[in-house]
Amino acid sequence: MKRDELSKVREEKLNKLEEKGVEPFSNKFSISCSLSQVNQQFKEFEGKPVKVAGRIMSVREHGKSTFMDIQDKDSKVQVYYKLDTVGQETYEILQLLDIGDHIGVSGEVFKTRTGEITIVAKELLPLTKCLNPLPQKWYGLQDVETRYRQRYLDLVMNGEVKDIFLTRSKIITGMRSFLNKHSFIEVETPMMQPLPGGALAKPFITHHNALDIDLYLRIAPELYLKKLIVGGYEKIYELNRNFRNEGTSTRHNPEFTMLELYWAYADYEDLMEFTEQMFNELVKETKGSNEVIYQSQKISFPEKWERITYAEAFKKYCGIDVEKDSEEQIRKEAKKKGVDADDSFWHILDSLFKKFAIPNFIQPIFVTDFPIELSPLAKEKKGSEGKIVERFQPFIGALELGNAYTELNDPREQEKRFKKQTQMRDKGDEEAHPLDKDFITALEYGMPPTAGLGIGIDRLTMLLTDSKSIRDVILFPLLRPEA
RNA sequence: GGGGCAAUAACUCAGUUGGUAGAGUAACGGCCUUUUAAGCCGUGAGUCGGGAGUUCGAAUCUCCCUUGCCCUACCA
Repeated sequence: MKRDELSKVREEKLNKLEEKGVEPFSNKFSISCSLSQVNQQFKEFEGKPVKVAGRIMSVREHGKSTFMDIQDKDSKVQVYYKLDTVGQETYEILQLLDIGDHIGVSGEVFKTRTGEITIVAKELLPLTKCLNPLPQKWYGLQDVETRYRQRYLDLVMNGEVKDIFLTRSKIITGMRSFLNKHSFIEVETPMMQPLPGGALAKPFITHHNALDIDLYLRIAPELYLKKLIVGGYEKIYELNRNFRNEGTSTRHNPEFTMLELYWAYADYEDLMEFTEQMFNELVKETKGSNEVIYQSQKISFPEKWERITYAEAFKKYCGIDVEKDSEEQIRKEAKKKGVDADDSFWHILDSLFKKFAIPNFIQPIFVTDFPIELSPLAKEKKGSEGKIVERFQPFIGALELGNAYTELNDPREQEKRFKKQTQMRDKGDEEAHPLDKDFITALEYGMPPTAGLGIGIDRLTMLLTDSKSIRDVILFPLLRPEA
């Protein structure tokens, strides 16, 4: 049957309800308890009157009596009504109910002889009519495209999807309370920026009419947050969206949620410990243990995570000595390994690392001490002769979950780095960091020694919900509009 | 951007070597007052993603397009 024919049937029922004086879209229905309360505290509720509400998920008619399952935010209860108790007139009205309708039920709690917790209805009224047929109950909604485009249907039909976003909420709440507990202050900085900075990525561009200026959706809040450290805050964080004008993949959505925190008088070593603590606590809170299964792999969160330097990882997984091997040698090796050798040298290194090293980082690990060329905002490591920065990235389940470093606070050095980036930009590197004079000025006023950390909330949620694709942890992932 | 796979009823899916489209669920009608993937009897339901081609004949073969998924590239 065509969709509109099915909807027409429902519209006719709606009309009949109105004819009978029943409002098919109510303003209010006060419940006395939730369905999970009825289920969990059955003994206290047994034989007592309750008022509950929910969406009809299935109906079993038996002539002069009817069973239906109703579902609310997190639970399901059977409702039962019979001709005897509701009367002929009401029973006829109830024939006009459909799967998908929201109803309010007043009745008494009991158990059927098969042991099912049930509410026998004294009064039962439609709260909201559902005009479109719901997907079928047994197989739920499988079609991936419909699940993303009409996420509400996915949530109605697939309970485990609701759980994923519940976990996401727990992660964000848990993170905020962890940070607040450690005296961090939540701040908000511009999402629309005249100059996009703080990361190496392509921005979205937009326009402000009154000022007649182009603005960029932020690729990161980093530079603004550091200005606040200059201003005298010592522990701050921002937990919100970033936007990057890039392709999508199972690990990338153009808008994604990031935690960034800055901590004055700390360095990246302090932050590694802080990150361990925060992750370990979040895992415990959301999973109830210090273990997670991600894509069939068991991941344990020890008190102290493994650490490996970028150079060590290169040696171990790519067979390349980044400190000693010449650029020519490395390019040759890259070509042998199937990595595009025409790219700029640092991109080749990055590609090699992603292809050969990252897949091995299943258990929690910090990769530390990156080459300076890949990190224009990080402070150089003492004694590294300007080659290496104090930076780390946490990896778990082969997912890159964040990025952190001791912040570069020398305005002269920062300007030099920006100029180098500008040269790369002139050579066609669209992602090179633009020179931000305002930021340099801020640094000239003096930013205390500071460490900064960014955590990808979406990827962390993937890890803790065993999701393969980032689209499964974003309620409305970006899709091409339907033709 | 490149490659692979997919799209059939509202939902979940079958559909053989090319021969005029099928099931279950949902819907509608009937029977049924403790069922639970209720059951039984009956009815209706389709631009086979879109377009072109090959053919006497296309859901099926070819090409183009659309959308999605996976891989890859780009991207911390």
